[in-house]
Amino acid sequence: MKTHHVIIVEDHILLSQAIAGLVNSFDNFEVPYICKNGEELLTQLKNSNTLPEIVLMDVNMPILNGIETTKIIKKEYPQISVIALSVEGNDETIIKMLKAGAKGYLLKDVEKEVLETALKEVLETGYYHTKNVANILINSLNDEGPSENKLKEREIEFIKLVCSELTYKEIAEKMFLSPKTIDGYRDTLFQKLHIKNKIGLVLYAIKNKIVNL
Amino acid sequence: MKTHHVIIVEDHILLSQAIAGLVNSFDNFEVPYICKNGEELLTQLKNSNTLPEIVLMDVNMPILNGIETTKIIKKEYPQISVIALSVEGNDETIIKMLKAGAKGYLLKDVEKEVLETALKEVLETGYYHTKNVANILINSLNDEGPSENKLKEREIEFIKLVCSELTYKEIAEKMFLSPKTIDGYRDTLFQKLHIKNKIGLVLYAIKNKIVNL
DNA sequence: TTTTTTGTACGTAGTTCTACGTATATATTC
DNA sequence: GAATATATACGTAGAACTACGTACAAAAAA
Repeated sequence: MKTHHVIIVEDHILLSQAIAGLVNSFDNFEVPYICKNGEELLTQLKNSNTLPEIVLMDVNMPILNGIETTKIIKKEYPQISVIALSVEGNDETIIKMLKAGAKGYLLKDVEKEVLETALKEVLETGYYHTKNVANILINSLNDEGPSENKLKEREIEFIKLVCSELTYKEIAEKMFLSPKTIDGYRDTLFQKLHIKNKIGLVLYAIKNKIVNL
Repeated sequence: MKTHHVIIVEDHILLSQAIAGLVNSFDNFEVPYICKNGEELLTQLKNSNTLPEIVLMDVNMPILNGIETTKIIKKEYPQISVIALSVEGNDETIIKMLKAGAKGYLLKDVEKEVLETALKEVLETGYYHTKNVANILINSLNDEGPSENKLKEREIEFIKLVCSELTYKEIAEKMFLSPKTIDGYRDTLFQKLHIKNKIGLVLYAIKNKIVNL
């Protein structure tokens, strides 16, 4: 039987190495290399002759996170199946990830046997979802769809600075902008994110891992 | 050479299994079993005839966290060496963990070789610390001594409310206090925690897990 | 018992934040 | 080429936040 290649994308090296060991121990699976973030993965894919069948992708990473990376993979390498791997069962995150094109979503507290099953299932049927994920999806249908809040580069830069004890005036200086422009950024974000004040901005940033504490 | 037993305490099963695989792959190390939290570990230790030499302990766990568990281990089973394993390099956490009696502190983004070295070193010399951790310790000494910043009940209640989009006036209402009293709480905390504004308070609360996001 | 700490509260002044309307040059899209 | 979006910026007014000094009763500590 053919050996299938699985690439692991995860920022904590020890974990990625450990998971790689696990995958290597499965029959007919092999981890040719490991990546620390989405950017690294894309670079590797570009420079490789052979593509992996599966990418095991952590959702929360610096530089290029799982969601964005998965979107790119889906577009550029549709033949690769992405399986999300995450600690959080946050509904919105799962939905975003699946929307981005992930073929499966595993929580980090599953048994290794589930990981093996997931890998096989994704190869055979094209997808793998635990009952849990299925339920979450169904529940979410009753809510409203997740608002597609794509933040712009400059907004992200701004929001990061908000998550410090700087005043807007100081942020303006750091970004080489007029304080009035900063007011604009703030107002736009308040509207976009349905929040009322600076604190809301900080909470949003932390919840969405825009800043690392 | 004797085989050394290492127990892994980590709430995410996949990770603990993966790390177990890693440890088993090292020469002369073996993982007899895995625990999902501190409580489980203590139960297991109580019911075992042989004790492990080393416990690899995640810091953030439900039920009984790494710090508390380590304290208990130190007291009840001083012959066992605890090595902390954590994603966060938060200074205060590291110090708490070492104070609790951990013989080493590893970040989850180290290479597996470092893990192996750490295990061996702890057996041989009784401790293992990366340069990083040593530096953090030294820095913390320069700060102030035992800044036992114990927050009072009411302050914690207040700080939690700050981590929402409420104004101080609204917080005062929720706490059945005058806004002026709230001003006092705020001023006291700013001084105590060496911060300048509301944002600082939110960041402190999140870093120190006073609020859950 | 005296002293200190804690929890509560007020006043004032200055700074920072927020809302909202407007404007203009440059890019992008249709 | 025209319409639209983006990044930049100004003005004004009011709300919210911050600093600092003060006060007093109850509780805790010395």
